[in-house]
This record gives sequence, structure tokens and C-alpha cells, in this order.
Amino acid sequence: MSATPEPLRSDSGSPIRVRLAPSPTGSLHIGTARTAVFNWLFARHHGGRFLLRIEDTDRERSRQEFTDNILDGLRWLGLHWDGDPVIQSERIALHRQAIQQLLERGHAYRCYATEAELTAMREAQAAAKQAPRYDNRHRQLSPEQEAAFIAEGREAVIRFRIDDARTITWTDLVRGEMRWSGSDLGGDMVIARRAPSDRIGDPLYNLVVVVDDAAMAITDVIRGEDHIANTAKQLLLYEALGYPLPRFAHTPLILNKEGKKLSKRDGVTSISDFRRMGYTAEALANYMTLLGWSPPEQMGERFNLSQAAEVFGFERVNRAGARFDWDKLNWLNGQVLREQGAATLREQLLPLWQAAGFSAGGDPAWETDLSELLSTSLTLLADGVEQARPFFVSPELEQAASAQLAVEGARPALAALLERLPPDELSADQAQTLLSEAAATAGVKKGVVMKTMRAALLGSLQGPDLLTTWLLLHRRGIDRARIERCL
RNA sequence: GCCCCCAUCGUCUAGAGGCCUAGGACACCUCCCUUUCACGGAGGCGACAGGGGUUCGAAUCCCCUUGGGGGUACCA
Repeated sequence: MSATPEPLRSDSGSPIRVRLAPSPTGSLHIGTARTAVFNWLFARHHGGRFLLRIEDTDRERSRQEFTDNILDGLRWLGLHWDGDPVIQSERIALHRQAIQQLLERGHAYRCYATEAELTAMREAQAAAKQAPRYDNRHRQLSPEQEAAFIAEGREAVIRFRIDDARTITWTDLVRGEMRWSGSDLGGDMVIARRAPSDRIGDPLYNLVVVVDDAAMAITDVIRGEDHIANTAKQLLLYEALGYPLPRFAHTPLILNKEGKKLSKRDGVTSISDFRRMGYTAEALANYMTLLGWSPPEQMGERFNLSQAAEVFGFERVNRAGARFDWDKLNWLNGQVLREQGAATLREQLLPLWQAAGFSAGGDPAWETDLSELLSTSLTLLADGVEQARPFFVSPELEQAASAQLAVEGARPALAALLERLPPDELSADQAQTLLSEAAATAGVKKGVVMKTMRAALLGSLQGPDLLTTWLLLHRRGIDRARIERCL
């Protein structure tokens, strides 16, 4: 099973083009990553292209480090994109051109209402138990009125006309027939920030998305259901701008424990956090795919992205939001860690061991065997550090371990075993024999010797298989010292 | 407030009118394997929100109620 799916083929003939459009105002969020997964799977399934666009038009909040984090995260997850990412801020001239066109064709106009006026308007609406909306007050300003506002020193935003009588409909790939009334869109919408009226201010989200999606020839817009109202607005923009319409798919949201949209407030939500905690990309991608999409039953729930891509389709995407469940992610991660084999596990563990100051003196075979031994008890990669510790560093004796050493016959058994412990190679058979002989010599049951050995070697009564543990420690010649210090 | 969406075990889900005394996965419990833990194996507990229709027959279709979620920016 390949851990990292291959990149999309960019020379494919498929007309499908999808995109992920993250805004670099934070680290790659799991919700964004899940949207990326669905986009990637859809593109891959159809042999289409998966494009990336960095939506950095909010200059106040956008930061390069977040862009880097997002790109890194996507690469780590194996969600490779086609071509270079489109940087939205570099395309402002095109956005302004579109706004200019809208202005010229009468689809948009300048609104001089001040922040204070708008606030007063909304308060009045709230008091009258009405839905907050812009009342289109400057829709039909005469040249004289405009001149007066300008003379007053007022600046203007640019608004796009939304006809209250319109009904907007589309066929959503996930939800089917969708219908939205123009009157529920909140009045004429702002598409450019406030600026002197001889200029066009910073273009805003809904406008910019439409211009760029059209320019990138996106055929399928796949995004979270929190964008549904935006889709209605954007459809109107497509129409006014004369662009061909893409299809839309609104995926369910990832919910927190309380059933609300998962947000940064919910603790660990960014991909880099999961990575740091020791989750594998494969398990995380597997889990994100399962959140809202279900594989055909015979496929099972453990799969990689390439396998999912073969059968992916929106018919199997759920409409209801899905709660994030750590238990299931943990289970998947353990599965992945075990499946991939000891050699791979060792490669992943080695840097963590080095960071913890653990060294086996450069014995790859020993390290691999240790990885194999620990693999069944790992949930997170990071668990492999603490669990490996007693194999590198002499452990403190836990209370239960000390108690075990105090058991009648325990120390004599240990002493007897130590006496016969070979200085060089030790086989599993020999070790078994040693255990039995020590038990006989000390007049205790073999189980007592095993428990005592475990206490002496690991400082604990719990841990991985005793024989394998012992053999591993013996290979590094540190079993003798551990036994001696207990006598 | 208004608009939109959603509704099957604790959680993620299968189910597209009879195959459902509702299947799977995680979690939980029991047992087996194992002189520990874990892994693994075998069982178990556990759900169609409520009410009306439609139909010979409804988890599946329609309506209402209830509940939950999303949206309602000169953010994206």
C-alpha cells in the first residue's frame, strides 16, 4: 500500500477542474484539509486537475508563514496539486476590471452610506424584528446626489444589485435541487471596499472568487456547506459577468464534540498539530475521507487516498455534519503504524528517538526489531518514544516492581539466573531454559521468575513480550547490569 | 428575528418501499490467545426523534412538530 498517492496527471484529457482556495489567515485547518481531500478525490477519480489558489486578499490577516504551512500540510497529506498555486492578490487588476465592467453595465453602483448610517439602519431593523439587510438606499442616486456626497468628502463602496424578485436555483452535487430567494440575500452586496469615488477599492471575496474560478476554468466548486448562501450570490455574479456556470457541491461540515462547526477554539484542529502529535498522514487522510463519505461496504474503512479515489463520488457523501471522533482516528493510526512494517516504523521512530537522546549505537537491525516489538502497543508515533525509553535508558523501579523483587525467592532466582547468563549470544531457547533453571534453583514457580525479570529489566510489571524484550536488551549487553542492580 | 440545510446504535455510517426480528466500523463489556500489557480472534450491549398521511407493505415517499446545524460583514 503506497503511503503517498501519486500526483495527478496534468496531461489527462478529463475536463474536470477543481480547486482548493484556502485563505492564509491561519494554519491548514482540518476542515480545509477535508475539503481538499474531497476535491482531490473527485479530480483523481475523473482524471481531472486539482488546482490551488491562495486567497490572500485580506492583507491585514494574510501571512506568508500560513501559506507555507498550508502548502506543507497538503504535501504531507499527499494531496498534490497541479501547476503553481494561483496567488489571488496578484490578480487584483483582473478583479477591478470585472468590477468596472459591472459598473459600466449597470449591475453595480457606488454606495456612499457611512458606517454609522448602516449601523443605525440595522439597529432600526433589529428593533422592528426585521432581518438585517442593506436597504438599497443608494441604488438610484442622481449625479447631483453623488456629487454632493463627494463634495462632503464621503467615500464609497461598490455594491452589486441583487433583485429581490429573483429566485436562484442550482443542482447541488450533494444536496440536489437548491433554491434561494434574492430577497434573502441581504440586499445589494458590497463587492469592493470603501475608496474615493474615482477609484475602485479592494475587491471582496464573492466577486473575486467568481472571477478567479472562471479564469481558472473551474468546472466543479467543492466546498463546505457554510458557503451555500455565497453560492446563491455568486451565481448572480456569474450571470452578470457572462461566465459559464460551474457545478457546485456543498459538503457537510466537521463538527466538534458539541455538534458545532469545528473551529480553532476546539483545541487541536490544524494539520501541523496532528502531525506533531504523531498521527500519520495516511491515517489522517483516511479518517477525513470517512468523515462524511462512506466507502462501498466491501471496501472496509481502512484505505489510502488512491484506493478511495477509485470509487469516490458525491452520491456517497452524506448531507449531515459529522462529529470528529478521536477514538476512531486513534484506531486508524494504530492500524497504519502496524501495517506499514517494522522497517518503516523504525525510520519514523529514529528521529524521535534521536531527539529524545536515545541511541542504540547505530544498530539498524536492533532498532527495527525494537520497532517490531513496540508496534502492537502504539497509537501515536510519539508513543514509541516513551515505550522505547527503558530500552535505551535504565528505568526507575516502579513501586510494583520493587514489591516484586521483595517477593520470597525472587532475588535468589535472579541471582541464579545471572550466574548462568552467557556473556555473548543468547537464544530464545536458552533464555527459556535459564528461566526454568532459575525457578528450580530458587524453588519458585517460573511465573515468579518471569515477573521478577520483567521488574528487573523494565522497572515495571507491564510492558512488551518479556522474552523478546530480554533478548533485545541482551544484544546490547545491558541486561546484566539491570539484573545486578536489583540484587 | 429571518433564510437555508439536516435528522438510523454513545460516535462515524449502510440502507435509494418488501432482501431489515435494521448491517458494518470505533468506543464499551465478556471470553479466547498470552504466566503482564498490547495486538489478534470470538461473542455481547446498543439506533430508525415524535405525530399524521400515501401504500397491500415505510427507516426508506409526503406533511406537521420537535431537535440540531449553517448563514445572515466594507472576513474568507
